[in-house]
Amino acid sequence: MTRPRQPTRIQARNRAAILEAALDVFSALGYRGATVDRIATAAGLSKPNLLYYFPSKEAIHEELLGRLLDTWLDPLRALDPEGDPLEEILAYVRRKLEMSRDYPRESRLFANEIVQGAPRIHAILSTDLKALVDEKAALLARWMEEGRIARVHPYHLIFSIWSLTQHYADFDVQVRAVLGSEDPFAGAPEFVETLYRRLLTPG
Amino acid sequence: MTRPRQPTRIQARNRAAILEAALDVFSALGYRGATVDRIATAAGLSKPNLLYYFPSKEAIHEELLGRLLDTWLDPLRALDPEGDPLEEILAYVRRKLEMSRDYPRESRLFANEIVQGAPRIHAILSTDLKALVDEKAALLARWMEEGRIARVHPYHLIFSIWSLTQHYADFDVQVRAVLGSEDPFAGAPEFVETLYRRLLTPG
DNA sequence: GAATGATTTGACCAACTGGTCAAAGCAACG
DNA sequence: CGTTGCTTTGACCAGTTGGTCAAATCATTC
Repeated sequence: MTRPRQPTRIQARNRAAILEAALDVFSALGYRGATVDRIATAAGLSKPNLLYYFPSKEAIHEELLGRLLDTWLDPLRALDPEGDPLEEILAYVRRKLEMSRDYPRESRLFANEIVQGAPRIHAILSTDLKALVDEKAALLARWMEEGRIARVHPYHLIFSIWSLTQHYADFDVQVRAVLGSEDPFAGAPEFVETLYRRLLTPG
Repeated sequence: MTRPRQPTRIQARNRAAILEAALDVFSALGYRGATVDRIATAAGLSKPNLLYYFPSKEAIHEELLGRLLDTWLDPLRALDPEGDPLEEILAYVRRKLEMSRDYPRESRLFANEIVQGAPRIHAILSTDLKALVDEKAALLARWMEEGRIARVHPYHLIFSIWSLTQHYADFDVQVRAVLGSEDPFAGAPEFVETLYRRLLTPG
Protein backbone atom coordinates (compact mmCIF):
# COMPACT_ATOMS: atom_id res chain seq x y z
CA MET A 1 0.00 0.00 0.00
CA THR A 2 1.47 3.33 -1.08
CA ARG A 3 1.40 6.02 1.52
CA PRO A 4 1.39 9.74 0.76
CA ARG A 5 4.94 10.95 1.18
CA GLN A 6 6.60 14.22 1.89
CA PRO A 7 6.90 16.04 -1.46
CA THR A 8 10.45 16.18 -2.82
CA ARG A 9 12.24 19.46 -3.38
CA ILE A 10 11.97 18.80 -7.10
CA GLN A 11 8.25 18.15 -6.78
CA ALA A 12 7.68 21.42 -4.95
CA ARG A 13 9.68 23.39 -7.48
CA ASN A 14 8.06 21.83 -10.53
CA ARG A 15 4.50 22.00 -9.25
CA ALA A 16 5.02 25.67 -8.45
CA ALA A 17 6.55 26.33 -11.88
CA ILE A 18 3.62 24.59 -13.55
CA LEU A 19 1.01 26.59 -11.67
CA GLU A 20 2.84 29.82 -12.40
CA ALA A 21 3.11 28.98 -16.10
CA ALA A 22 -0.51 27.82 -16.20
CA LEU A 23 -1.69 31.09 -14.69
CA ASP A 24 0.13 32.90 -17.46
CA VAL A 25 -1.30 30.80 -20.23
CA PHE A 26 -4.84 30.29 -18.93
CA SER A 27 -5.30 33.97 -18.15
CA ALA A 28 -4.07 34.99 -21.59
CA LEU A 29 -5.83 32.39 -23.74
CA GLY A 30 -8.68 30.99 -21.68
CA TYR A 31 -9.16 27.34 -20.81
CA ARG A 32 -9.70 26.13 -24.34
CA GLY A 33 -7.03 28.30 -25.88
CA ALA A 34 -4.42 27.03 -23.47
CA THR A 35 -2.65 23.84 -24.53
CA VAL A 36 -0.86 21.49 -22.21
CA ASP A 37 2.21 21.72 -24.40
CA ARG A 38 2.30 25.49 -24.09
CA ILE A 39 1.99 25.38 -20.33
CA ALA A 40 4.69 22.72 -20.14
CA THR A 41 7.08 24.73 -22.29
CA ALA A 42 6.41 27.87 -20.27
CA ALA A 43 7.22 25.87 -17.14
CA GLY A 44 10.41 24.52 -18.68
CA LEU A 45 9.15 20.96 -18.86
CA SER A 46 8.13 18.48 -21.51
CA LYS A 47 4.46 17.66 -21.89
CA PRO A 48 4.67 14.13 -20.47
CA ASN A 49 6.75 15.47 -17.64
CA LEU A 50 4.08 18.01 -16.77
CA LEU A 51 1.51 15.25 -16.81
CA TYR A 52 3.64 13.40 -14.30
CA TYR A 53 2.88 16.15 -11.79
CA PHE A 54 -0.76 16.81 -12.66
CA PRO A 55 -3.14 14.17 -13.95
CA SER A 56 -4.75 16.47 -16.52
CA LYS A 57 -5.12 19.97 -17.87
CA GLU A 58 -8.43 20.20 -16.06
CA ALA A 59 -6.75 19.38 -12.75
CA ILE A 60 -4.26 22.23 -13.14
CA HIS A 61 -7.06 24.63 -13.91
CA GLU A 62 -9.09 23.53 -10.93
CA GLU A 63 -6.17 23.80 -8.56
CA LEU A 64 -5.43 27.30 -9.82
CA LEU A 65 -9.02 28.49 -9.46
CA GLY A 66 -9.44 27.00 -6.03
CA ARG A 67 -6.15 28.37 -4.76
CA LEU A 68 -6.81 31.88 -6.07
CA LEU A 69 -10.45 32.29 -5.15
CA ASP A 70 -9.61 32.54 -1.48
CA THR A 71 -6.98 35.21 -1.95
CA TRP A 72 -9.25 37.01 -4.31
CA LEU A 73 -12.02 37.35 -1.78
CA ASP A 74 -9.81 38.24 1.18
CA PRO A 75 -10.32 42.00 0.83
CA LEU A 76 -14.08 41.58 1.07
CA ARG A 77 -13.70 39.33 4.10
CA ALA A 78 -11.61 42.04 5.71
CA LEU A 79 -14.51 44.50 5.68
CA ASP A 80 -14.64 45.20 9.40
CA PRO A 81 -18.01 45.67 11.18
CA GLU A 82 -16.22 47.59 13.91
CA GLY A 83 -14.46 50.05 11.64
CA ASP A 84 -15.64 53.37 10.27
CA PRO A 85 -18.10 52.49 7.49
CA LEU A 86 -16.95 54.84 4.75
CA GLU A 87 -13.28 54.26 5.49
CA GLU A 88 -13.80 50.51 5.52
CA ILE A 89 -15.44 50.62 2.12
CA LEU A 90 -12.83 52.93 0.68
CA ALA A 91 -10.08 50.66 1.99
CA TYR A 92 -11.82 47.74 0.29
CA VAL A 93 -12.02 49.62 -2.99
CA ARG A 94 -8.39 50.66 -2.77
CA ARG A 95 -7.28 47.13 -2.00
CA LYS A 96 -9.27 45.72 -4.93
CA LEU A 97 -7.76 48.30 -7.25
CA GLU A 98 -4.27 47.39 -6.10
CA MET A 99 -4.98 43.74 -6.75
CA SER A 100 -6.20 44.61 -10.22
CA ARG A 101 -2.91 46.40 -10.82
CA ASP A 102 -0.61 43.86 -9.17
CA TYR A 103 -2.37 40.62 -10.06
CA PRO A 104 -4.07 41.17 -13.40
CA ARG A 105 -3.56 37.56 -14.47
CA GLU A 106 -5.59 36.31 -11.54
CA SER A 107 -8.37 38.75 -12.40
CA ARG A 108 -8.40 37.67 -16.02
CA LEU A 109 -8.40 34.01 -15.06
CA PHE A 110 -11.69 34.53 -13.23
CA ALA A 111 -13.03 36.84 -15.91
CA ASN A 112 -12.40 34.21 -18.57
CA GLU A 113 -14.12 31.60 -16.47
CA ILE A 114 -17.15 33.68 -15.59
CA VAL A 115 -17.74 35.25 -18.99
CA GLN A 116 -18.08 31.75 -20.36
CA GLY A 117 -20.67 30.77 -17.83
CA ALA A 118 -18.37 29.65 -14.99
CA PRO A 119 -18.80 25.97 -15.86
CA ARG A 120 -16.17 24.94 -13.33
CA ILE A 121 -16.90 27.17 -10.36
CA HIS A 122 -20.61 27.75 -10.58
CA ALA A 123 -21.26 25.70 -7.47
CA ILE A 124 -18.79 27.74 -5.40
CA LEU A 125 -20.29 31.00 -6.60
CA SER A 126 -23.79 30.18 -5.45
CA THR A 127 -22.70 28.76 -2.09
CA ASP A 128 -19.46 30.18 -0.66
CA LEU A 129 -19.39 33.42 -2.59
CA LYS A 130 -23.09 34.05 -2.10
CA ALA A 131 -22.77 33.43 1.64
CA LEU A 132 -19.90 35.87 1.96
CA VAL A 133 -21.64 38.54 -0.06
CA ASP A 134 -24.89 38.02 1.83
CA GLU A 135 -23.05 38.59 5.08
CA LYS A 136 -21.27 41.73 3.91
CA ALA A 137 -24.37 43.10 2.22
CA ALA A 138 -26.18 42.75 5.53
CA LEU A 139 -23.38 44.69 7.19
CA LEU A 140 -23.68 47.45 4.58
CA ALA A 141 -27.46 47.52 5.05
CA ARG A 142 -26.99 47.91 8.80
CA TRP A 143 -24.63 50.84 8.30
CA MET A 144 -27.20 52.42 6.02
CA GLU A 145 -30.00 51.98 8.54
CA GLU A 146 -27.84 53.58 11.17
CA GLY A 147 -27.40 56.52 8.81
CA ARG A 148 -23.63 56.12 8.74
CA ILE A 149 -23.50 55.80 4.95
CA ALA A 150 -26.06 56.78 2.33
CA ARG A 151 -28.77 54.34 1.37
CA VAL A 152 -28.13 52.39 -1.84
CA HIS A 153 -28.77 48.83 -2.92
CA PRO A 154 -26.01 46.95 -1.02
CA TYR A 155 -25.60 44.14 -3.55
CA HIS A 156 -25.34 46.51 -6.46
CA LEU A 157 -22.86 48.52 -4.44
CA ILE A 158 -20.64 45.48 -4.16
CA PHE A 159 -21.08 44.63 -7.84
CA SER A 160 -20.07 48.17 -8.74
CA ILE A 161 -16.86 47.84 -6.75
CA TRP A 162 -16.03 44.55 -8.43
CA SER A 163 -16.73 45.79 -11.92
CA LEU A 164 -15.01 49.13 -11.53
CA THR A 165 -11.81 47.79 -10.06
CA GLN A 166 -11.47 44.61 -12.08
CA HIS A 167 -12.19 46.49 -15.29
CA TYR A 168 -8.64 47.81 -15.21
CA ALA A 169 -7.21 44.30 -15.25
CA ASP A 170 -9.76 42.47 -17.39
CA PHE A 171 -10.13 45.13 -20.07
CA ASP A 172 -6.56 46.30 -19.80
CA VAL A 173 -5.90 46.39 -23.54
CA GLN A 174 -9.00 48.45 -24.19
CA VAL A 175 -8.19 50.89 -21.41
CA ARG A 176 -4.64 51.28 -22.67
CA ALA A 177 -5.73 51.60 -26.28
CA VAL A 178 -8.02 54.48 -25.32
CA LEU A 179 -5.65 56.21 -22.92
CA GLY A 180 -2.67 56.00 -25.27
CA SER A 181 0.51 56.47 -23.29
CA GLU A 182 -1.11 57.54 -20.05
CA ASP A 183 -0.88 55.04 -17.20
CA PRO A 184 -4.37 53.79 -16.31
CA PHE A 185 -3.48 53.47 -12.67
CA ALA A 186 -2.42 57.08 -12.40
CA GLY A 187 -5.93 58.53 -12.28
CA ALA A 188 -7.91 55.51 -11.21
CA PRO A 189 -7.47 55.50 -7.41
CA GLU A 190 -8.44 59.14 -7.13
CA PHE A 191 -11.44 58.64 -9.38
CA VAL A 192 -12.89 55.67 -7.53
CA GLU A 193 -12.27 57.29 -4.15
CA THR A 194 -14.16 60.39 -5.24
CA LEU A 195 -16.92 58.26 -6.67
CA TYR A 196 -17.57 56.25 -3.53
CA ARG A 197 -17.15 59.24 -1.24
CA ARG A 198 -19.84 61.15 -3.11
CA LEU A 199 -22.06 58.12 -3.44
CA LEU A 200 -21.91 57.08 0.19
CA THR A 201 -21.46 60.21 2.26
CA PRO A 202 -24.77 60.50 4.14
CA GLY A 203 -27.19 63.39 3.71
CA MET B 1 -15.05 36.93 -65.53
CA THR B 2 -17.38 36.54 -62.59
CA ARG B 3 -19.19 39.64 -61.52
CA PRO B 4 -20.61 40.24 -58.05
CA ARG B 5 -24.27 39.43 -58.22
CA GLN B 6 -27.30 40.33 -56.20
CA PRO B 7 -27.41 37.97 -53.23
CA THR B 8 -30.09 35.33 -53.49
CA ARG B 9 -32.91 35.08 -50.99
CA ILE B 10 -31.33 31.87 -49.78
CA GLN B 11 -27.97 33.55 -49.41
CA ALA B 12 -29.43 36.35 -47.36
CA ARG B 13 -31.31 33.94 -45.11
CA ASN B 14 -28.40 31.58 -44.58
CA ARG B 15 -25.80 34.24 -43.98
CA ALA B 16 -28.10 35.82 -41.42
CA ALA B 17 -28.74 32.45 -39.76
CA ILE B 18 -25.01 31.77 -39.61
CA LEU B 19 -24.18 35.11 -38.02
CA GLU B 20 -26.99 34.70 -35.51
CA ALA B 21 -25.81 31.20 -34.61
CA ALA B 22 -22.19 32.31 -34.49
CA LEU B 23 -23.07 35.12 -32.06
CA ASP B 24 -24.67 32.53 -29.84
CA VAL B 25 -21.73 30.17 -29.92
CA PHE B 26 -18.85 32.65 -29.91
CA SER B 27 -20.32 34.63 -27.02
CA ALA B 28 -20.87 31.50 -24.96
CA LEU B 29 -17.61 29.66 -25.66
CA GLY B 30 -15.15 32.24 -26.96
CA TYR B 31 -13.34 32.07 -30.28
CA ARG B 32 -11.36 28.94 -29.52
CA GLY B 33 -14.17 27.15 -27.79
CA ALA B 34 -16.50 27.65 -30.70
CA THR B 35 -16.31 24.99 -33.40
CA VAL B 36 -17.43 25.45 -36.98
CA ASP B 37 -19.54 22.34 -36.68
CA ARG B 38 -21.36 23.72 -33.68
CA ILE B 39 -22.11 27.00 -35.39
CA ALA B 40 -23.27 25.17 -38.49
CA THR B 41 -25.60 22.92 -36.52
CA ALA B 42 -26.99 25.89 -34.61
CA ALA B 43 -27.66 27.58 -37.93
CA GLY B 44 -29.36 24.47 -39.30
CA LEU B 45 -26.65 23.77 -41.84
CA SER B 46 -23.93 21.21 -42.43
CA LYS B 47 -20.35 22.24 -41.87
CA PRO B 48 -19.35 22.27 -45.56
CA ASN B 49 -22.50 24.18 -46.32
CA LEU B 50 -21.58 26.85 -43.82
CA LEU B 51 -18.15 27.08 -45.37
CA TYR B 52 -19.85 27.71 -48.69
CA TYR B 53 -21.11 31.01 -47.30
CA PHE B 54 -18.07 32.05 -45.30
CA PRO B 55 -14.50 31.20 -46.25
CA SER B 56 -13.44 30.43 -42.67
CA LYS B 57 -14.33 30.53 -38.99
CA GLU B 58 -12.10 33.57 -38.67
CA ALA B 59 -14.10 35.38 -41.36
CA ILE B 60 -17.37 34.84 -39.49
CA HIS B 61 -15.85 36.15 -36.31
CA GLU B 62 -14.45 39.22 -38.01
CA GLU B 63 -17.72 40.03 -39.71
CA LEU B 64 -19.57 39.70 -36.40
CA LEU B 65 -17.16 41.93 -34.51
CA GLY B 66 -17.11 44.57 -37.19
CA ARG B 67 -20.87 44.61 -37.57
CA LEU B 68 -21.52 44.84 -33.84
CA LEU B 69 -18.88 47.35 -32.85
CA ASP B 70 -20.77 50.15 -34.56
CA THR B 71 -24.07 49.40 -32.86
CA TRP B 72 -22.28 48.95 -29.61
CA LEU B 73 -20.80 52.43 -29.66
CA ASP B 74 -23.92 54.20 -30.90
CA PRO B 75 -25.06 55.27 -27.42
CA LEU B 76 -21.75 57.02 -26.80
CA ARG B 77 -21.95 58.73 -30.19
CA ALA B 78 -25.40 59.96 -29.24
CA LEU B 79 -24.02 61.99 -26.32
CA ASP B 80 -25.29 65.38 -27.39
CA PRO B 81 -23.16 68.51 -26.82
CA GLU B 82 -26.30 70.61 -26.96
CA GLY B 83 -28.26 68.66 -24.36
CA ASP B 84 -28.32 69.03 -20.60
CA PRO B 85 -25.04 67.51 -19.38
CA LEU B 86 -26.28 65.42 -16.46
CA GLU B 87 -29.36 64.23 -18.35
CA GLU B 88 -27.25 63.34 -21.38
CA ILE B 89 -24.91 61.24 -19.27
CA LEU B 90 -27.75 59.56 -17.41
CA ALA B 91 -29.45 58.77 -20.71
CA TYR B 92 -26.19 57.22 -21.91
CA VAL B 93 -25.90 55.12 -18.77
CA ARG B 94 -29.51 54.00 -19.05
CA ARG B 95 -29.11 53.08 -22.69
CA LYS B 96 -25.96 51.09 -21.97
CA LEU B 97 -27.70 49.25 -19.18
CA GLU B 98 -30.60 48.39 -21.47
CA MET B 99 -28.20 47.04 -24.04
CA SER B 100 -26.54 44.93 -21.39
CA ARG B 101 -29.96 43.51 -20.54
CA ASP B 102 -31.25 43.11 -24.09
CA TYR B 103 -28.06 42.17 -25.93
CA PRO B 104 -25.90 40.27 -23.47
CA ARG B 105 -24.43 38.07 -26.18
CA GLU B 106 -22.98 41.06 -27.96
CA SER B 107 -21.46 42.28 -24.71
CA ARG B 108 -19.91 38.92 -23.96
CA LEU B 109 -18.56 38.62 -27.49
CA PHE B 110 -16.54 41.77 -26.93
CA ALA B 111 -15.64 40.80 -23.39
CA ASN B 112 -14.25 37.48 -24.57
CA GLU B 113 -12.23 39.21 -27.23
CA ILE B 114 -10.82 41.94 -25.02
CA VAL B 115 -10.05 39.81 -21.99
CA GLN B 116 -7.83 37.72 -24.22
CA GLY B 117 -5.92 40.72 -25.46
CA ALA B 118 -8.19 41.73 -28.34
CA PRO B 119 -5.93 40.08 -30.93
CA ARG B 120 -8.43 40.73 -33.69
CA ILE B 121 -9.66 44.24 -32.96
CA HIS B 122 -6.70 45.88 -31.31
CA ALA B 123 -6.14 48.18 -34.26
CA ILE B 124 -9.73 49.43 -34.20
CA LEU B 125 -9.57 50.09 -30.48
CA SER B 126 -6.56 52.37 -30.68
CA THR B 127 -7.84 54.27 -33.71
CA ASP B 128 -11.63 54.47 -34.10
CA LEU B 129 -12.57 53.80 -30.50
CA LYS B 130 -9.85 56.05 -29.14
CA ALA B 131 -10.92 58.87 -31.46
CA LEU B 132 -14.54 58.60 -30.36
CA VAL B 133 -13.66 58.49 -26.68
CA ASP B 134 -11.22 61.38 -27.05
CA GLU B 135 -13.98 63.45 -28.59
CA LYS B 136 -16.53 62.65 -25.92
CA ALA B 137 -14.02 63.01 -23.09
CA ALA B 138 -13.29 66.49 -24.38
CA LEU B 139 -17.00 67.24 -24.28
CA LEU B 140 -17.22 66.01 -20.70
CA ALA B 141 -14.18 68.11 -19.77
CA ARG B 142 -15.84 71.17 -21.28
CA TRP B 143 -18.99 70.57 -19.27
CA MET B 144 -16.85 70.29 -16.15
CA GLU B 145 -15.00 73.51 -16.88
CA GLU B 146 -18.32 75.25 -17.33
CA GLY B 147 -19.33 74.00 -13.90
CA ARG B 148 -22.32 72.10 -15.29
CA ILE B 149 -21.18 68.79 -13.86
CA ALA B 150 -18.71 68.00 -11.12
CA ARG B 151 -15.04 67.64 -11.97
CA VAL B 152 -13.80 64.06 -12.33
CA HIS B 153 -11.36 62.36 -14.68
CA PRO B 154 -13.41 62.17 -17.91
CA TYR B 155 -11.79 58.99 -19.25
CA HIS B 156 -12.22 57.14 -16.00
CA LEU B 157 -15.80 58.36 -15.92
CA ILE B 158 -16.40 56.69 -19.27
CA PHE B 159 -14.60 53.52 -18.17
CA SER B 160 -16.77 53.39 -15.07
CA ILE B 161 -19.92 53.54 -17.18
CA TRP B 162 -18.69 50.77 -19.42
CA SER B 163 -17.62 48.52 -16.60
CA LEU B 164 -20.69 49.09 -14.45
CA THR B 165 -23.24 48.51 -17.17
CA GLN B 166 -21.52 45.67 -19.03
CA HIS B 167 -20.83 43.87 -15.78
CA TYR B 168 -24.44 42.76 -15.72
CA ALA B 169 -24.08 41.04 -19.08
CA ASP B 170 -20.50 39.80 -18.91
CA PHE B 171 -20.61 38.51 -15.36
CA ASP B 172 -24.24 37.52 -15.50
CA VAL B 173 -23.75 34.09 -13.92
CA GLN B 174 -21.86 35.54 -10.99
CA VAL B 175 -24.42 38.27 -10.42
CA ARG B 176 -27.24 35.76 -10.55
CA ALA B 177 -25.42 33.30 -8.32
CA VAL B 178 -25.05 35.98 -5.67
CA LEU B 179 -28.51 37.49 -6.00
CA GLY B 180 -30.28 34.12 -5.98
CA SER B 181 -33.75 34.52 -7.39
CA GLU B 182 -33.79 38.30 -7.48
CA ASP B 183 -33.68 39.83 -10.96
CA PRO B 184 -30.41 41.77 -11.40
CA PHE B 185 -32.08 44.35 -13.60
CA ALA B 186 -34.66 45.19 -10.98
CA GLY B 187 -32.39 47.27 -8.79
CA ALA B 188 -29.65 48.15 -11.26
CA PRO B 189 -31.10 51.16 -13.11
CA GLU B 190 -31.98 52.93 -9.90
CA PHE B 191 -28.56 52.21 -8.44
CA VAL B 192 -26.55 53.51 -11.37
CA GLU B 193 -28.76 56.56 -11.71
CA THR B 194 -28.22 57.42 -8.06
CA LEU B 195 -24.51 56.79 -8.43
CA TYR B 196 -23.98 59.12 -11.35
CA ARG B 197 -26.32 61.77 -9.98
CA ARG B 198 -24.35 61.96 -6.75
CA LEU B 199 -21.01 61.78 -8.53
CA LEU B 200 -21.73 64.44 -11.10
CA THR B 201 -24.11 66.94 -9.51
CA PRO B 202 -21.99 70.08 -9.18
CA GLY B 203 -21.10 71.69 -5.88
C1' DG C 1 -38.60 20.79 -69.65
C1' DA C 2 -33.76 21.48 -70.64
C1' DA C 3 -29.99 24.11 -69.44
C1' DT C 4 -27.59 26.83 -66.25
C1' DG C 5 -25.96 28.18 -62.10
C1' DA C 6 -26.74 28.09 -57.08
C1' DT C 7 -26.82 25.06 -53.15
C1' DT C 8 -25.92 20.95 -50.40
C1' DT C 9 -23.53 16.92 -48.99
C1' DG C 10 -20.56 12.68 -47.79
C1' DA C 11 -16.09 11.43 -47.76
C1' DC C 12 -11.87 12.87 -46.84
C1' DC C 13 -7.37 15.11 -45.06
C1' DA C 14 -3.71 17.21 -42.39
C1' DA C 15 -2.81 19.47 -38.19
C1' DC C 16 -3.42 19.63 -33.50
C1' DT C 17 -4.61 18.15 -28.83
C1' DG C 18 -4.96 15.66 -24.43
C1' DG C 19 -3.18 11.84 -22.70
C1' DT C 20 -0.49 7.06 -22.33
C1' DC C 21 3.43 4.07 -21.79
C1' DA C 22 7.56 1.62 -21.60
C1' DA C 23 12.04 2.52 -21.16
C1' DA C 24 15.78 5.35 -19.92
C1' DG C 25 18.17 8.55 -16.70
C1' DC C 26 19.05 10.13 -12.22
C1' DA C 27 19.60 10.81 -7.03
C1' DA C 28 20.01 8.98 -2.57
C1' DC C 29 21.02 5.72 0.59
C1' DG C 30 22.77 1.57 2.56
C1' DC D 1 28.72 0.48 -6.00
C1' DG D 2 24.37 -1.50 -6.41
C1' DT D 3 19.65 -1.08 -5.38
C1' DT D 4 15.48 1.50 -5.02
C1' DG D 5 12.34 4.79 -6.15
C1' DC D 6 11.82 9.34 -8.23
C1' DT D 7 12.04 11.89 -12.62
C1' DT D 8 12.25 12.56 -17.60
C1' DT D 9 11.53 11.45 -22.27
C1' DG D 10 10.49 9.77 -27.26
C1' DA D 11 7.21 7.42 -29.54
C1' DC D 12 2.74 6.80 -29.91
C1' DC D 13 -2.58 6.95 -30.04
C1' DA D 14 -7.34 8.27 -30.55
C1' DG D 15 -10.38 12.07 -30.90
C1' DT D 16 -11.25 16.64 -32.56
C1' DT D 17 -10.93 20.45 -35.61
C1' DG D 18 -10.75 23.63 -39.66
C1' DG D 19 -11.06 23.10 -44.17
C1' DT D 20 -11.38 20.75 -49.18
C1' DC D 21 -13.57 18.60 -53.11
C1' DA D 22 -16.09 16.21 -56.46
C1' DA D 23 -20.42 14.83 -57.05
C1' DA D 24 -25.24 15.25 -56.31
C1' DT D 25 -29.39 18.07 -55.80
C1' DC D 26 -32.16 22.01 -56.31
C1' DA D 27 -34.08 26.50 -58.22
C1' DT D 28 -34.58 29.58 -62.16
C1' DT D 29 -34.92 31.00 -66.46
C1' DC D 30 -35.53 30.61 -71.18
